[in-house]
Amino acid sequence: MYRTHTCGELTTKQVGQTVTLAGWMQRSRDLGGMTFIDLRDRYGLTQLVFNMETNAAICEEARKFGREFVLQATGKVTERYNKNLNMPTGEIEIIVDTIKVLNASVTPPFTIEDNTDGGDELRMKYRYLDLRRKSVRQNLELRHRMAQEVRKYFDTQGFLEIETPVLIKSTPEGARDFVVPSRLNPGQFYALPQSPQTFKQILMVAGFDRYFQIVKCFRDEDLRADRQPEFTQIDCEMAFVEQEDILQAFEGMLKHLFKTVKGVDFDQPFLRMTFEDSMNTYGNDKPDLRFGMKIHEVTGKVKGKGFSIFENADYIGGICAEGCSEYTRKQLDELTEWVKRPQIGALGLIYIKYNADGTFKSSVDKFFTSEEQKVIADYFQAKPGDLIFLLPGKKKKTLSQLSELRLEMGARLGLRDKNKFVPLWVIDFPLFEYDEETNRFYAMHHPFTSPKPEDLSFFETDSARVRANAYDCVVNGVELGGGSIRIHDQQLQQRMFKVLGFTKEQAEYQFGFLMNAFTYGAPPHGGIAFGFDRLASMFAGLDSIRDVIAFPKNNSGRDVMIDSPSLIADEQLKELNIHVQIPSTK
RNA sequence: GGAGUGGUAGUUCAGCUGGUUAGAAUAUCUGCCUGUCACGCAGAGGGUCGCGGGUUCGAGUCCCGUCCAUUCCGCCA
Repeated sequence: MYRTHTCGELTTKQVGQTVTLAGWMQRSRDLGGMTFIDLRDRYGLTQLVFNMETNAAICEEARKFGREFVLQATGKVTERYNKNLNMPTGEIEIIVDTIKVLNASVTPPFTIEDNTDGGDELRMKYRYLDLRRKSVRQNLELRHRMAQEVRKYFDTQGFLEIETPVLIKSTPEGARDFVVPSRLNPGQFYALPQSPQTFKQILMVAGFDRYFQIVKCFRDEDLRADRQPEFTQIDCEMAFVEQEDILQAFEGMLKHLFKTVKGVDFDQPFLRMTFEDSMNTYGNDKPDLRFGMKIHEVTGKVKGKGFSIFENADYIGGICAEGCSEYTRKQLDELTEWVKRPQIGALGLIYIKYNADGTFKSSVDKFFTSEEQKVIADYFQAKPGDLIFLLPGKKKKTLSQLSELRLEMGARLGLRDKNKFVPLWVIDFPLFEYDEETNRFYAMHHPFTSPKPEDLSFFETDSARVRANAYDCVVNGVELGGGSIRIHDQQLQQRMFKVLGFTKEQAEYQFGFLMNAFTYGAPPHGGIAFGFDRLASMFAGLDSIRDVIAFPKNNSGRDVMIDSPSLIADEQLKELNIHVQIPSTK
């Protein structure tokens, strides 16, 4: 037996017992006459003591151990007379009789501490060392807890967890597929699923009216702090339901998670907002509702004063930053530069200061009298002491710029509190999205999303206006999940494919199996999928999903620990009938 | 594909308008130390300043290219 206890469980209750612990040496403190070693395992730290006076041989041995040596120590649990109340086991220590080095370690490239000195790149290369750190370990423990609670909740609600295949079929719409060559079928490829979408719909046809799965999905797109090429979804589908049933079920799931894992209670139902309202008041489809600062359109209210920038703008909108009228010229210049960065792309920033004394000072004083500025300020319900920002331009682009400015001001004013959670359902998404480059409509969600019945009359004639039975779940400005009620009617599905520009043959080739299944009595159904990594990183209070993933990929999609992707042997390529042209740069 | 930021000791960073031998902290090693818990004290070793080119009497510093990392835009049904 390697150990009788873990390094986190001994207290004064076990004083007097002889125990054996095993773990890694966190650090040692050699005081000459005695040596202390902090022994670490997954459960905590326990102090080992060695004394020259009582056992010189073992003390000499102990002072030679290096960091991260794997040790097994046997000794008596003793109450300390210098207690360390900062650590859970700080009231006891082990007076060691025998110690064994189970394995030595070379010096780690960074310190295994809560606040490590290692940078991200190094931590990823030596992820197995990084994972020994308490903060990273706790993230994975949190993730485990969440996964358990998700399963518990769905189980009590009668959902079945059913695994769907990973080697599936490539579809050209949506994200790029990762593909896998088939040795048995030369020249043919599987694709890894971007989501189990078609399979879960087929499960509905098969009668499993409540399905869920915590499942890996794959998308070959560029990475971000919150986007990995392989990621985990909580994927669900239900039959004989309407939108309301699904929103209720998953609101329940989120509430259960928040309560059991975070101790957060939501006594009110989640807020709901249409896509259109969200775009017009927050400039995006995933508003952060932890703070107000709504966008107001003032196009009609500021035109006609001879300010050419306003006169030439399709849209003029703004936000009111409370209590910011004291902003200096320097701060305003800096914000102006901020919105002019290419990522935001504004041409400038117009401000109106509503000074605490009731006077006005703005960058458009030449064109607007104080009275006229007051009218604008009133429209924003601004109070003395507030600062209004205005941006003019094309409507869509300007709203997006205002959205960025709003989030930035919210952050600067400390209004985006990580411990506050404001969930929201965004509903009534458009069914289609028009792409200027390819001159065609794409499904905003996916081609199986059902339209709102009341919009069917202009389905073909004014497709851009058609709304979908689609919904997103947004918490604190992060899109955590989304889904839709699917089309279960074949005629409607054919109309959908037609608007999307699919020929009958293309639809048949790509989705024939699904269409075929639907001819055998598909029940009305719908579903939703949540980004589990994002949910976990939000619960952990992190901005990046990488630290809630045990082995994440870097920005270039590489796993720097195992150094993948990598070249494969010629024999492997030959067997797969693949000819590779290696880029000449390498 | 595009924009920003960064790359200097094992590690995290500093290094000003170009100027003698490139620093700090931490880690590592050696010595001292019997109640430490970020132990302390004294000392030592440790550098292709990412790589290539250019400007200059002189480049860690300026310019061009390139690679890597990271954040964002595009992209992500």
